Amino acid sequence: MKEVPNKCDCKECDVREMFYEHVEEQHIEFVCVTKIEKVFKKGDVIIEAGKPIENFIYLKSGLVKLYKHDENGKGQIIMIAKPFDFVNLLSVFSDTNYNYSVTALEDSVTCNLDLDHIKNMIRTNGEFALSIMKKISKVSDTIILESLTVRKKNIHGRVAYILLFFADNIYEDKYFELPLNRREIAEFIGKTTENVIRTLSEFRKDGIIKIFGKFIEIIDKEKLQQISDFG
Amino acid sequence: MKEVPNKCDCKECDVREMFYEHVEEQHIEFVCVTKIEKVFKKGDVIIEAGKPIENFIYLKSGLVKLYKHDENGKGQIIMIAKPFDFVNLLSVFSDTNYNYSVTALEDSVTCNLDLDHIKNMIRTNGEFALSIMKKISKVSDTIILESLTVRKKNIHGRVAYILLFFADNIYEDKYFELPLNRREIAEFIGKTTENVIRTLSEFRKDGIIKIFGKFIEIIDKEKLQQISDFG
DNA sequence: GTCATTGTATGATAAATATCATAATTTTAA
DNA sequence: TTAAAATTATGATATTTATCATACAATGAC
Repeated sequence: MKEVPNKCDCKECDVREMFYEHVEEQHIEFVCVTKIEKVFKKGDVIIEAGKPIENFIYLKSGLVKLYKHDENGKGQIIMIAKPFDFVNLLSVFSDTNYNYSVTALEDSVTCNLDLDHIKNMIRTNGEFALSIMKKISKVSDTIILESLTVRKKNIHGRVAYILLFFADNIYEDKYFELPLNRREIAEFIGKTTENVIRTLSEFRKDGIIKIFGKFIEIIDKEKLQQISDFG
Repeated sequence: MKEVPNKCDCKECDVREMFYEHVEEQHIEFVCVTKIEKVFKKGDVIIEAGKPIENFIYLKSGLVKLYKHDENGKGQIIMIAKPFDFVNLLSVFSDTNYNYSVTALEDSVTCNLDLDHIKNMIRTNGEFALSIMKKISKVSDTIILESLTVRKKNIHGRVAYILLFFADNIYEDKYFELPLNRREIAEFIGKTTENVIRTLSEFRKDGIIKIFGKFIEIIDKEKLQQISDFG
């Protein structure tokens, strides 16, 4: 990870649209000056569980995973965050230390804002408070409701779901490179690595997808959708 | 359900402590006057999925379940809310309609505040905004992290977990009446009704619990905790 | 009270998934 | 470049869980 010289280009930053609408110029200026951009290589740890929460972090580019490790070292992926998602959504206003970790799945850039300053902005600017609440509420909701959706599915349904998630939500392409290895997919959907691999092989044998190592091409998207919906 | 004459006793209400600390007297007065208390009998529907979100609701007394019904009519319980929990936490600031339902598990009283007014309070009072955010953030966190905890467990672990949840979190007693029937327990932990029943029977045969219909007595709590932790 | 319905209970069996074993392939590190 | 480690892959088997069947108890409607 390395810090990038502050270019103070907040006005062009996409995140601005999301919640800076209601913030006065002088505050944006301050955020702009105090913000820190950090560049991470694929595989770098962005947040380590247990560390104190001191920043408000959003993802400017790249892709990251939020996950927990249990005592036995087995991981569980909570969500995948893409650009302009908040990376430290959970706990940021309700806890002092992280209870999950974040790692870069692709080369990523985060924008780190001082949490105390954000809190002050919330205190002094109600519209800002409301819009940030809306955003946070939305992401938590999504995590909760999608975990219920996935919970109902068998392994075929879950693997199909995850493939469509990457194709539709992340890459918007039928052909993409999986940012997770098979073990991580298993940690995401709550099944074993072997069965994830087996299921992918079956999809391949059935002509639903093509597999080139980490690259996936979805051949029969309709079928995959059916498996996801009814599996 | 019936509405209760407004007694304007907000000053004594426990919820006040939680987040009214920062609200000026005149606002509390207004909330007090405009709030509506509703009384529900066990089994009454408090919130129906699909209906518009118009109130900010918290539970004054009783016990409720938040749940979703899928297309096939199968239910999934998201969480159990106890007094002074927000009942419509999810989505309240990020959506216009409920995407889950709420039903009373015991006779319950809710306090309903006008959502627009709450939003105005957030706009005009930053401290209030921050404390309500903290509360909301906390509950979402808990749901997400506990669902990960449960996901790891086998059926023995999950049933043990749920029994301890009621004993420790809800009733604070080794002897309690289950507020859920066996099917609902299954919907909570994501397993089938038969296997929940079977597991309870096994716990009974092993002398870990006693079962008197809906009443449960935990005999060997240490053992139950072990099963929950390692199962 | 009686009957229908729902809930609890248990067994037998089927299906899904995990575990264990092994090997080929790919990636990483020396 | 080569050896070691990790990842992908597949088969065999064990375990877990779901499904189906049946019975009895409890509850509610009439």
